[in-house]
Amino acid sequence: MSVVTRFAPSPTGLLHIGGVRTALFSWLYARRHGGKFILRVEDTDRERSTDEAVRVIVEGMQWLGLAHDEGPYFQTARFPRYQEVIAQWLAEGKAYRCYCTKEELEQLRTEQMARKEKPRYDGRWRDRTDSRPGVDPVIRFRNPLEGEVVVEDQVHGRVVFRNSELDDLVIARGDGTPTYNFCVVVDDADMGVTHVIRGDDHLNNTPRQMNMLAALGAKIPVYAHVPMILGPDGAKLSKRHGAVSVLQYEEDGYLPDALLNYLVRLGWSHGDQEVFTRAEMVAAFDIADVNKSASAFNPEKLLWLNQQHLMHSDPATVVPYLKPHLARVGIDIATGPGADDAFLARIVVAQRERVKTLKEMAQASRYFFGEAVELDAKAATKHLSDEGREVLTALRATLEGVTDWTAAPLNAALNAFATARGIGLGKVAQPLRVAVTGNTISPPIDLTLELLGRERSMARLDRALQP
RNA sequence: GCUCCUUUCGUCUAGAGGCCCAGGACAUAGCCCUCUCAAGGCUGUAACACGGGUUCGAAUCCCGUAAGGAGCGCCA
Repeated sequence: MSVVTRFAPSPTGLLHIGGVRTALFSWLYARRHGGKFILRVEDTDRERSTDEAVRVIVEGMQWLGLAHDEGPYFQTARFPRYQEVIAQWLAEGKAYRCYCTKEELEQLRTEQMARKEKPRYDGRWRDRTDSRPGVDPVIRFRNPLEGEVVVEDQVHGRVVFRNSELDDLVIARGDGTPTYNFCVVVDDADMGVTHVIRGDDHLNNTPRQMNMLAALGAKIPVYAHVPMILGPDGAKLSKRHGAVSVLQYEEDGYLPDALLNYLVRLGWSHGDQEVFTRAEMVAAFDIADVNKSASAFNPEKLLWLNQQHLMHSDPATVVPYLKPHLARVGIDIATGPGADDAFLARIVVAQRERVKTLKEMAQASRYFFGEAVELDAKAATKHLSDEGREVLTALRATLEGVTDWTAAPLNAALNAFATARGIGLGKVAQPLRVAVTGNTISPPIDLTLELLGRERSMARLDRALQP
């Protein structure tokens, strides 16, 4: 059997990491088994669905590199198909019209709650054939009254529900539009979905869906309900923490592979391995190894992983992700000593050990671009004092004599200079660093000089030495 | 309230009856390295929710309890 998985977000809120993780699991499972991954947008709630949310889903998935093999399908485009099934079920008696008013149902619920019962529809129109003028009926699915539905869940194991706990759910509203649980069933059946991987908040919906799938004569897919992601405080994921648009992570300077790596390790592990490339994830992932309990989102670990990916990736692959961040901090690449991708790749290598995000990398790389540099007042006071200036003045002559402006010779010259003067390298490197970068932090001074180039380095040194 | 789900260091997890007075990772503390910041190395602090069983032996099996979560919509 060929595997077909799907990611079916609803565009009523912006796609966030919770959704991304279920998408990732579905994608991983399909890739791992050489199957098909479908993207389906569940937009039956026209009131709350927004174009913005659809955009985030499509762009987000694209940024993440979770490519779908089919779709995106939109449920609103499939209404005729849903109507067809409803008409058929009505004819076959698998569904029926219910003329209850909302007030009536509200009253029923209130009474049941008062009796400490689980509120549910009591089936009062289940066997009626008359109608009630003035009320647009809803269509309800005729759920079996007896027996059990057994979900053989890949992560939770065997979960049993009694049909007596289930009521006849609404599959079409008074205005004729179909509802979520019903659309899911028709879609999963029509699209040949073999593995349904979704959040475990849907576990309770599963028996109803299985009953409808049976009514449709469709094969029951394999279910895997993965635990939810909690906020760092252990509470439900909120806007304040993590429940932001997945595109926010791009803006914050994360690499898609790092975010995916972080997310896959939430509720899943493979021995002691923490860092996974995309290929490693695909090779090692199995839905059956996913944990059952919810896990808290930990921003620090995401940050750490992002740096791990920055450090272990081929720098050339990082450059395209860095560029937008350079632009965002106002850097014009053309004003650097090298305006090509190769130069940017060298910056990536030089900076990646000292930053955790691409955003930080861009901010920390300002001095590699533009001609002059602005000296940080505090740094200048400390390192460009009389003593520092005296050292730099002498050093200037030494640097003039360096013919091969690359890290190794520069390093040798700097060390020889310090040794000759009987001072530590720190007394030389720090004033020089402040002079050429404007501040006290940069990659090793020899590499910094090399990347800046001879001309730019000397010009900045001279400028710093001016009274 | 009813139904369903969950419970190992602060956090993510390893652990499928003896290998565990519980291992790894993030975070945190200290040390080392060092031209800055980092990265890296070493060391430390820190957990089996609780109570009963079963067993020679339980984090692992069983039963309760507690706590957290989800669902119970003409939302998805």
